[in-house]
Amino acid sequence: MTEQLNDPLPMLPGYALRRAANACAAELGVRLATLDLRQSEASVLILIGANPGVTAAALGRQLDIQRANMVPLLKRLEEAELIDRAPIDGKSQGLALSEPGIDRMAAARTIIDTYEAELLARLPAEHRPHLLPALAALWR
Amino acid sequence: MTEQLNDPLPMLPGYALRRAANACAAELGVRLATLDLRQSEASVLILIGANPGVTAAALGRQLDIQRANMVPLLKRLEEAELIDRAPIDGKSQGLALSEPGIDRMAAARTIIDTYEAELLARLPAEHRPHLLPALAALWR
DNA sequence: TAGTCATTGTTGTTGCGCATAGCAATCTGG
DNA sequence: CCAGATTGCTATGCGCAACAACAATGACTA
Repeated sequence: MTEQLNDPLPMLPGYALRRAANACAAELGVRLATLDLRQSEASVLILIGANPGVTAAALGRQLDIQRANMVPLLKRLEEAELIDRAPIDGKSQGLALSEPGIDRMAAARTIIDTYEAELLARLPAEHRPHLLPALAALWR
Repeated sequence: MTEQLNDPLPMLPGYALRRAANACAAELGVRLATLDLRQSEASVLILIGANPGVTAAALGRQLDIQRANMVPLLKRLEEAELIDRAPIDGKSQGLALSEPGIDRMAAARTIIDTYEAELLARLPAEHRPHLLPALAALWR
């Protein structure tokens, strides 16, 4: 009854990459939604936490997010009282986590680390050590 | 001068997956744009080519694309004269590649296969055989 | 020091991909 | 024969990202 399609697509690494990324993003997305965070916001939170005083432009460069697109992202984080902005000079502003921001960031890290562990657990052991270096090689 | 950020993110497989997928999608995207095709359209074209007479709903199930979102996609392919629709019963319609559609699909496959080869070439040899199975394991 | 050039934060707009809800027509199985 | 599933479709919204443009400011050099 259920149609059996001839599908050459899963043989293609690029396609498999897209599908895997989508599946993981969706899964992680619902978990982070618990904290009212999107993945992009969680990344930014973590990066700010590890680099207090960063500038928005530097963040964008690191994450490959356009300066323009950082604006609403940071605005949302600021309105949620998770980050503080402090002018560095008349042009730049340094970003830092507020106290609730630190807590939220830690909670996000816990969720993410848990998820990463589950991800690796789903992987046959012989492939496990190859995933991260392989992905890193593709990305740069 | 160029700021050196402390970035824990690339250690995370999930993050690396997202970045790698984005990078690959962007790169493949510009190449397929040569044929005036998006990746989703190329996938659909390939799948229709491998399964003449498929139904739109079946395509959507295979590719995890919502029925609703297949509509504009197929409409675009039809307006480009790449596919033909033939009513199966009063409800379903079978999809098939037109002659220009076959050519376009073949051209897309060439581009994709070339790209996949380059992708694998970018990979250190010891990781190469692990990528596809690892991604497949993550995705399902 | 003055003037050019780059950077920063911002606005506005656009496009793609994906999700959901709803609908009319049609098919299917008990 | 009829209830329930299926199909194609409309409409709408969200998240993410790209591009162009801009004023204010900083940095470098001539």
